[in-house]
Amino acid sequence: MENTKANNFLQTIIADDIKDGIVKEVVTRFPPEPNGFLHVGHAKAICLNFGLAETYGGRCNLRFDDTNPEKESQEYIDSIQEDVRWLGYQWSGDVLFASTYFDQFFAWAIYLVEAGNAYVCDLSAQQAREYRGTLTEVGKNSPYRNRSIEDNLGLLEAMKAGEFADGEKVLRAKIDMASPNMNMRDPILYRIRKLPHHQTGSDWVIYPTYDFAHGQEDAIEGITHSICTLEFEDHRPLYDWFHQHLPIGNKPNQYEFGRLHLNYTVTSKRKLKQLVDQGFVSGWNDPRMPTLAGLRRRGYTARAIRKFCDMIGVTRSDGIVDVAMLEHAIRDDLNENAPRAMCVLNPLKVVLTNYPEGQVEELMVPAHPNREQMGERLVPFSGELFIDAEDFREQANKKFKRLVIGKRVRLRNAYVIEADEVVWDDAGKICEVRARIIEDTLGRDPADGVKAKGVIQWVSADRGERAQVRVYDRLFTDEAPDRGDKNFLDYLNPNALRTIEEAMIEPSLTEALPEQNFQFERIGYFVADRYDHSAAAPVFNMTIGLRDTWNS
RNA sequence: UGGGGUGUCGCCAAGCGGCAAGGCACUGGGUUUUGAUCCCAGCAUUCGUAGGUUCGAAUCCUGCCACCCCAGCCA
Repeated sequence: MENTKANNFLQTIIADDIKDGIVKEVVTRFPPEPNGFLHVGHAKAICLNFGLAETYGGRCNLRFDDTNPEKESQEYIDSIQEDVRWLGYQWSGDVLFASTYFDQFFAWAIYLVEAGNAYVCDLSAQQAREYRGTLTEVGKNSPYRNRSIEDNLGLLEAMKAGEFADGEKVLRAKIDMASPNMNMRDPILYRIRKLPHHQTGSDWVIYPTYDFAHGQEDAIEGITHSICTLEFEDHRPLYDWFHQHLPIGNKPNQYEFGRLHLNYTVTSKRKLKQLVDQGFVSGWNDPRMPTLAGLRRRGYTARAIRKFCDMIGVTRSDGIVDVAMLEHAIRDDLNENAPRAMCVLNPLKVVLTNYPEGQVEELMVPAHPNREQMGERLVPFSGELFIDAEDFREQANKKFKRLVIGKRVRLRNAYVIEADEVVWDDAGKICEVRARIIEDTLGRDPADGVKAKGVIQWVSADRGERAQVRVYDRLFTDEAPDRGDKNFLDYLNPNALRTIEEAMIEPSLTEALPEQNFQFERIGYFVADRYDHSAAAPVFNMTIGLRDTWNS
């Protein structure tokens, strides 16, 4: 795996810890909650955590932070593992689950109660909010704050035994209701949730909160550097508080970095789920989605996504990355690695009047213009072919470097032709162009010195194949669809998907395997759909268009 | 308004007291059977702002301003 990027502040911290002998082996973790599919923002965290472990010869765990059964499911557990592997990472040992530690967490809860550091509180959610105070006013102590240790112990066991209803009681840490840090105002450790859990079934009716679980999970696993996003910075004092007040040997340290924001994109599991649930996209893996499953189906390679993460860096400032950077990463990768092929999206028939009827030439052409080692392919040439309707005009100015009546154009990898006349159908629409081949222009310029203006792609009408091509555009029309009080759904791009049923592809493309990437020359990069493509019914998804500096 | 953060080119980002890397985007020019790629050139006398310290500051100090996060029994 490539670790090209220069140092970020976390590498500096880790390098120092190693140098100072504070850690012998770096252990990180990627801790998703299984309540949605992974998106490009998670890719940043994955590359960071796994990358750091890799760079310093340590290891990285994949741990599901499954402390809230309400929104979690097996579907997400499966997809997350698949996506992490697809990105190219292997976690240390088995997949881990926070729920595996529930017994230990409970024992620690009892420890805190016995030490007088936690209590059972009967305040309702509403009352608790009132007692908590506000950003500028201190909170008030709960009337239940000074229950005896014996009472608390009995109540906690009763909570665990299911003797109370959801919301009736919680376990809280006894810290400081006047703390300017809201997280320290007697945070909740356990809440009652009479719900089956995907891992522990009906074993528990009380579940630990994120705060009471995360740092302890890290400690149990021997995590040395617990890396999370900026919004958890205020939780760090609490993260440390548990380590100080619990009989824990290993004390991990939490570090925060800026979450990835991409323009023209939403990266919030809640919003992505909404797009799926309300049918705005076909699923979590819809090629328009910024999910890893969606990007994959769109034709993004894992290598390009890793490169992208490398390019954007890791800092504590939170900016908005231009989606053009992501697009550059995939273009760069595919330009290098995708074999070329020809496809006509909007077929217009061209009849070559001086080409021997019925003749077919099998042209051997390179798979890549600058990489001989990628081999060659056979492309049949015949007297009737299709070019893109946009590549022909009856007349045009000099800027138009394609086919024009009376002018010449190079057919990519084949002959130069000159257009003679247009044939219209009954509706007055151009249905055919009649043209002539310029003799002896295979691999050389016309002998008369009149060069072709440009180059266009084509497909043999007899030997080409039909294909469905899905052309994608960004999902949102607004650069920041969810900023401020805007409703992101108001900015959905109605043209984010355009399905072309009758595109024509060169025959070699029927051999494409699902997920194989190509460059359709002069158009863009495409991938054979992971699920819907077959030789009998080819389906290609546009990954990204070629860079286009031509303005007309 | 209390607490915690962040402010270096349109965007991302190096820099950690010695005279502003790099990438993306953009703009010129060259090569080209992809208006692609590739190549070459240009692109912050200035580092949120106002002062101070210093021979010297983006880097140290002070004030101010802007933006982000926190009042879930979500993570």
